[in-house]
Amino acid sequence: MTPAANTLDTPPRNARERSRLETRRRLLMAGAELIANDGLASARATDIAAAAGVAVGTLYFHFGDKDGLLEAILLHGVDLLTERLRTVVDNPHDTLTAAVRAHEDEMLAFIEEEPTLARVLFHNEVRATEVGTRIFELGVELQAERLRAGVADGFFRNDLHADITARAIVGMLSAVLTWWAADPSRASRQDVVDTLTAMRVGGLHHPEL
Amino acid sequence: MTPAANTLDTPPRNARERSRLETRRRLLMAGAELIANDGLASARATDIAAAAGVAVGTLYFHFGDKDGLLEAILLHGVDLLTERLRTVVDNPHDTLTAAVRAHEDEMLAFIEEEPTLARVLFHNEVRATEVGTRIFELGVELQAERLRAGVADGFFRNDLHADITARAIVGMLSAVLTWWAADPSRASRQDVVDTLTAMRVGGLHHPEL
Amino acid sequence: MTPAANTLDTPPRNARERSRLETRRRLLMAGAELIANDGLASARATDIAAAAGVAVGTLYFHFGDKDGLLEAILLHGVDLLTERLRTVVDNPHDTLTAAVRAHEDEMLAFIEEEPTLARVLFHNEVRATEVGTRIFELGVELQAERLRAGVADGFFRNDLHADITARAIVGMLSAVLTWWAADPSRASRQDVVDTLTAMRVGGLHHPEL
Amino acid sequence: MTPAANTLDTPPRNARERSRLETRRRLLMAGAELIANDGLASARATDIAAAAGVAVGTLYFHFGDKDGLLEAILLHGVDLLTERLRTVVDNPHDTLTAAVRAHEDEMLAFIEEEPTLARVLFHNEVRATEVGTRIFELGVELQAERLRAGVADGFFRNDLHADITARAIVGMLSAVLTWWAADPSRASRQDVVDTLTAMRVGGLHHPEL
DNA sequence: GATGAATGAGGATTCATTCAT
DNA sequence: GATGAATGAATCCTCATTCAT
Repeated sequence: MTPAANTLDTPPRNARERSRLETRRRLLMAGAELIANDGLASARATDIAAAAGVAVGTLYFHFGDKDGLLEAILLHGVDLLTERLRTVVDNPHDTLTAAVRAHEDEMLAFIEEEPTLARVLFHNEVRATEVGTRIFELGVELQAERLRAGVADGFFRNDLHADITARAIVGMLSAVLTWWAADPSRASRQDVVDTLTAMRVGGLHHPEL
Repeated sequence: MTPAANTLDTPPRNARERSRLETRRRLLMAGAELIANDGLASARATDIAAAAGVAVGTLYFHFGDKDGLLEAILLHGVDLLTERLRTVVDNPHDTLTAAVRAHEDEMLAFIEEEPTLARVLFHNEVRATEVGTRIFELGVELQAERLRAGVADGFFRNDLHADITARAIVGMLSAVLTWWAADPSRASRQDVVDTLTAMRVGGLHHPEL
Repeated sequence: MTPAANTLDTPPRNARERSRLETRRRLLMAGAELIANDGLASARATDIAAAAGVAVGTLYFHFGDKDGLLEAILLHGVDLLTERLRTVVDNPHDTLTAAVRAHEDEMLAFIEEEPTLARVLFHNEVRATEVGTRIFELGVELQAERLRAGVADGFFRNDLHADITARAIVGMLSAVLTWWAADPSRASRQDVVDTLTAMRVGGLHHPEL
Repeated sequence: MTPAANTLDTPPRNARERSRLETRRRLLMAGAELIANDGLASARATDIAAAAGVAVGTLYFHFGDKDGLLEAILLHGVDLLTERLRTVVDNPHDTLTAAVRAHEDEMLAFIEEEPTLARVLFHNEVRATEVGTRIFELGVELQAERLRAGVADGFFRNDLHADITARAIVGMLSAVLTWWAADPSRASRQDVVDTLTAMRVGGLHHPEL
C-alpha cells in the first residue's frame, strides 16, 4: 500500500513517480522542520502536511503513521551522516587522535550544514521514542563493531568491554551533540571537537602509552 | 494548600501528620513502581492513585500535578544517591582511579539496592521530560564544579572545557546506567564499573602521564 | 476504573452514587434514542453525550467505549424482556399453542411499551455488531434449552435438532420483530402474533392435513 | 461511462470486450473472497483491487462505488441460486414436504458448491447494508408470492398473512444458512435440511398430535 | 484531608472516492 | 480502459485535572 521506500536506489522512471518522490521529500523536510522547532509532541500530523502543502491523508499514504514519518526522517539523517563519515574512515590517518578528531569534526560539520535534520536526529524527545531508541541502538552496534575491529588491529586496549564502551561513547556523543545542535552558539566548534576527542582518545589508548 | 514538601527534615508531630506523610510515601512508591514498569506515558494518574490505595484527588492534593509527583520521585532518588556518593567523596582515595571507581561502584550499588527508584531516575522517557531535563542539568552542573575543582587542585588537565566535559561524562553515565538499570543481567557489575572507570580516567588524566 | 456495573443489585448508598447512576441511566436512554432513530453508525458518541446532557468523557467513564454503551443498552433491554417472559413461562397454559401465543404476545407488548429499547434490540445494524451477535447467540442458547426441556417433557418431537431449530426460531422472530418494531403500523399486533404462533406450532399446511 | 451491466446476456464481441469482462470478473471474485473472509468493513476498496490485480480506479470504473461492487456480487449470487432453484420448482413433487425438502437441499448444495459467494450472500454484516436489505426484501417478496400462489392452489392454509409469513420464513432461512455457510462442519447437511423442512412444513409439535 | 464523578480540548487516523495522466 | 497518488471530512477516544461533597 505504502509506495516503495527505496528512494535512492532507482531514479524515477516517469512523471508520476517523480511527483510522488517530490511529495515525499516535501513531507520529510516539513516534518523535520516542525519537529526540530516545536518538538515531536507539538508537531501535529495535520500541521506537517499543511507545511508540506498536501493533505493529511497524503502523509499517511506515504509513511503509514506519524512514527513512520519520524523513522524516515531519522533514517535519512543517518544516511547523510553515514555518507560523510565513510569518507573520513576511508582516508588514512597518522594517529588515532587524528582519526577520532576527523570523525568528530565531520559530525559537527553535519550539524552545521544540516541543522534541521541534526536537531531531529539529536533530540531528547525523539531519543525517548521507540524509533529513536532503535536508531540509538544502531549507533551503539556500529560503534561496538568499530571498537572490536580496533582491538583486533591492536589499536585499542582489549580489556574494555566493547558493548559497554560503545554505549558509553554513543551516550556521550548523543548528550553533547544534542546540546550543541539545539544552539551551536553555546560553544565553539573547536572546543566541542577538542573535548570529545580528548575524552575518546584518552579513554581508549593503551594505558602504558 | 499543598502540604510542606520537606518530608525528611522534621519528624511528624502527631498522628494526623504521620498519616499524611504515609499517604505521600505510598503515592511516591506507587508512582515509581508504575513508571518503572510501564513507562511514564502509560502510568496514568488514576492508576497510580489506585495502586497507592487512594483517590486521584489525593495525588493532586499532595503533588499539585503529575509532574509534581515525578519531580518528587526524582528528587527523592537524587537525595538517596547523593547521600551515598557523599560518603565516597568524603573518604580519601589514593589515586584518581580509585576515587572514580569508588564513585561508579556506589552508583551501581544504588541501582541494585533501589532498583525501582533507579529505573525511574535512569529512564529515557523520564529523561525527555522537562523535570527530567532539569535533573540532568543539575547533574551536569555538579559534575562541572567537581571538574573545575579538580583542575584547580591540579588533578585534571586544564585544557578541557569543564562544561562540555561534564556534559559528556553525565551523558555517558546516563546512557550506560539507563541500560543497566533496565536489566542488570545484561552485564556484570564488575564489567560496567571497569569500563566506566577506564573511560573517565583515561580521558581525564594528563596526556603525558 | 469503570464504575460498578451492577445497577440493580444494590440500591445507591449515598448521594454521589445516586447521581452516578442517574447519569448512567441518562446516557443509556439517550444512546437508545439516538441509535433507534439514526442507526448505530450515525449515532456519534458526542451526540449521545450531548443528548444526555453530559460531556463525551462521561460516556467513556461509564461504559469504556461505544460498544460498551451498546452492550449496556442491549443487556438492559434483554433484562426487561426476560422479566416479562418469565411471568409468562411461570403461568401454566392449557395447550402448547396457548403457551406459544402468550409468549409472542408478551414480546409484542414489550415492543409497544418500550419502543425505543425494542428498536435497538431488534435492529439489523445492531444485529451485525459483535455485541449484537453475542446477544443473538444468547437467545439461541436459551431457546435451545427450552426446546430440550420440551422434548424431555414429551411436548416436542425429538427428531429435530435443538440447536438448529432454536436458531431457526430466533432468526424468524428476529426478522419479523425487527420489521414490526421499526413501524408497528405495518401490521396489526393480532396478525403478527397469529402468524408467528402458527409458524411455531403448526407450520404452513392445512391444519387438517 | 460505466460499461454495460448485463454481462451475461450477450457474449463478448471482441478481444477488448473480453478483456473488460475478465477484469470485471476478477474484481467480482476478489471482492467476494475478501468480504467472505475478512468481513465487509475490513475489505477495503484498495485491497480488493490489489487482490484482483488492478488499480482502485478500475474498480470504480466498473462498479461506480463500493456498494456497486457489493450489489454486483450479491446479484450474481442470487442469479446462480435462482437458477438452481428454478429447476427444483419446475420438477413436480408428490408432496409438499418433498417440494420443500428439495428446495432446502438445493440451497445447501449451493452453499457447498459456491462457498465464497454464499458466505457473502449469507452474511450478517452484508445483511445490515442497504444493498443487503434490498436483496433480503426481494427474497421476502418472492416468498410471499409463492405463498399466495400456494394458497390459491389450495396447498396452503389461507388464514396466515403471506407477507408476515414470508418474512418469517426468509428470516429463519437467513439465520440458519448464515450460520451454516460460515462453517459447514457445524452440522451435517442432512440435519439442517431435516430441521428446516420440518419447521416449514410442520412446526414443532409431535406429528401425530 | 480525602473522595471520585465529571470534564472537554485535543489529535491521530481512516478510507471511499477522484481525476490528471 | 486503466492507473494510483492525492484528498480531507469525519470520529473515536484519552487522560490530566477539578471541585462539590
